[in-house]
Amino acid sequence: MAHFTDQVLDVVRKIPRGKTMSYTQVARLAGNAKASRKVGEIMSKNTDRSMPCHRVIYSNGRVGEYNRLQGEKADLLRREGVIIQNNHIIT
DNA sequence: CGTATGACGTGCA
DNA sequence: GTGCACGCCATAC
Repeated sequence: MAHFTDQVLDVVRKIPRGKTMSYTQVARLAGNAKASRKVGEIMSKNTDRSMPCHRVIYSNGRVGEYNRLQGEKADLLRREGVIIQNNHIIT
């Protein structure tokens, strides 16, 4: 497995419940701050349930996309204690 | 090795 | 705040 991809998966897996990280943050911890786009692609192809990909959001505060569960993303985050309004994270 | 691609990011109108 | 164009980078072919 590619080093970068492996790192990204590992980082996302470690995101604590009730917390969120931007694609950029994840990419940076994975070793490439500019590979935010790659993070998204990896998430889209990921199918692991232990992968809280719904905790990964845009750097601008928007929740972003979520193929498998679509609108569920914001709902899941809200369930974990994250305040969301109109698809927007309130920190 | 060159081209195409995508759950992003930033800048500008 | 919204919409559009261009840039970035690892992967797939």
